[in-house]
Order: sequence, then C-alpha cells, then structure tokens
Amino acid sequence: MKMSENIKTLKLATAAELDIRKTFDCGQCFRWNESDDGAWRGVAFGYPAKVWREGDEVFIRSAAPDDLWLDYFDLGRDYEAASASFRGGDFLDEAKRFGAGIRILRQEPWEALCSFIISQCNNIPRIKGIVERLCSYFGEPLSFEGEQYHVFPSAARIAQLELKDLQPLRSGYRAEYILSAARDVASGSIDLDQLAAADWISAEKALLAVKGIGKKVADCMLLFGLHHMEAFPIDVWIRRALKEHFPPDFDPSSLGENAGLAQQYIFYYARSGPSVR
DNA sequence: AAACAGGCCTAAA
DNA sequence: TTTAGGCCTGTT
Repeated sequence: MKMSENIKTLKLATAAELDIRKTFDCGQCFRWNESDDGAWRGVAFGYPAKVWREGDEVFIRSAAPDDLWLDYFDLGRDYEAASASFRGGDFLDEAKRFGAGIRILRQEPWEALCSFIISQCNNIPRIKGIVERLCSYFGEPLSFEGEQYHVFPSAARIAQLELKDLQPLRSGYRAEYILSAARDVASGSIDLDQLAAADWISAEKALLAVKGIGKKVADCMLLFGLHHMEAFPIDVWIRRALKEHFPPDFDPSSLGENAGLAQQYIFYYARSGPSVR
C-alpha cells in the first residue's frame, strides 16, 4: 500500500457555505463520523479523508484530486439561489434557516443505492452499522494517516456473494434486496451511469424495476446518488411534516427543480427540530 | 413486553 | 388501485 505520498490539504468552502455537521448528519450519507478532535472522517470514491472546520473555513485532507471534493460537496452550485428558488410557507422558511449550510452530496451511485436499500424501515445508527460491516467485510482496505478504512464494495464484488455471505451484516430481509440489486447492476441490466444522464422520470421507472426498490428508495437514490435535484423522497417524517405544516392540497413538485433540497431541509428540521425548538 | 424504526413485496379485495 | 400482513434485527 502506498497512498501517503499525495496527501494534501484543500480549503473547501466557508463554514456558512458548507456546514459539515449538518451535511453529514442530515441523513443523506452513512459513512462519515465525527471523532473526538471534532474532525469528520470517512471515505468517498475510494479516498479516505478528514474534514474539519477552522474558524470560518472548512478544510479537507486526502489524497484525492481537488475536483473530486468540489464535485462531491456540490460546491459549484449557488445554494442561496437554490434555496430561494422554492417557496412553501412559513414552515419551509424555518426549515430553510435551520438547515442553512446543508449541501446535497454527490455520492457514488452504487453506494447510495445500496445504502438506501438498507435504510428501509431502519434507524440511522443501525444503517451505519450495517454499511460499515458491509465495507469492512467486502471492501478493499485502505490506510490513511495511520488508520484503516475500507472502500465501499462494488456491485460486481457483492454480486459474486451468496445470501449466506451477507448474514454477518445482520441486515435482515434487506440482504436479499442488496444481493439482487448488486446483480442487476453488475450484469448491466440496470446502468447507473446512464440513469444519471436520463431524465428523472424514466430513471425512476428503471429503478422501480429492481427488487427491493420502491418509490422512497428510488427517490433517495435519484437525489443522493444521481443528483436529480427535483426528486422529493417522501418517508414517514416528510409525510408527517407535510400533513401537519402544509396545506392539504400541497404538491411537492410545485417546489420545482430544487425540490430535493427543500425535502432535505424539511427532513432535517422535522427530525432534529422538536428538541431544539 | 410490545411497539416501532427514513419500506417493500405479495396476496386479496 | 388501494390495503393488510409479514419480514430481520435492535432498541426503547
């Protein structure tokens, strides 16, 4: 293992543009964790990294090319403008303020798909546990600044496994879905890169054909894995928020091309709001 | 102890 | 096309 030669530090953004706690903690990703030193460590696109805030600025340290992180954190987009592009009443305005600094990550498509299959009827700590076991059992090991990490195993790798191999993940009935999705992706019967380029209606249609993927998981995949920003995943939290805080006839698609960002603000606010409000 | 957790599948109206 | 019940596992 080489690695260590090209490690460098990159300034990512201001803390206002990128709030790392909110971004990593708002439920869109499962592989970033805060350590005692206040920095967040994780792996994306095969690169282990450390992200931290220093005063008003956010830095990242890794061996990845700079462009990778600018893309991953979606730093080319003006989030002020994106947030201003939708309107949905007072509750959404509050959620917007509360979630300021969240960015919709451009995650690896397969990782996102697999993670959100695991997420169904599950809670975040357990989702993270299952994902980490998946990576440590089947992902290539990586070393970074004296610690060990693992890549997210490819669909091709998982496709070779049998159901019993996934037993140690303790993912329950989701194991069958993971396997079947991995095989569909590996065999090419579903092409994730192609779906990223396709319009999201037909992309969703293709995703729904995969066993274990319903509307909610498909929408999460579209938003977090394929970056179709108009996707609006509706889970129990969102459903509740829509019911309690929006007009009965409110149509999320009226939020427009950045509806997914609105969804994330609402989700984050609804989940962490009551204890903070 | 029973219910629930960021759903989905299948069977049955 | 909508609805009920079952599904693994873990926590409260």
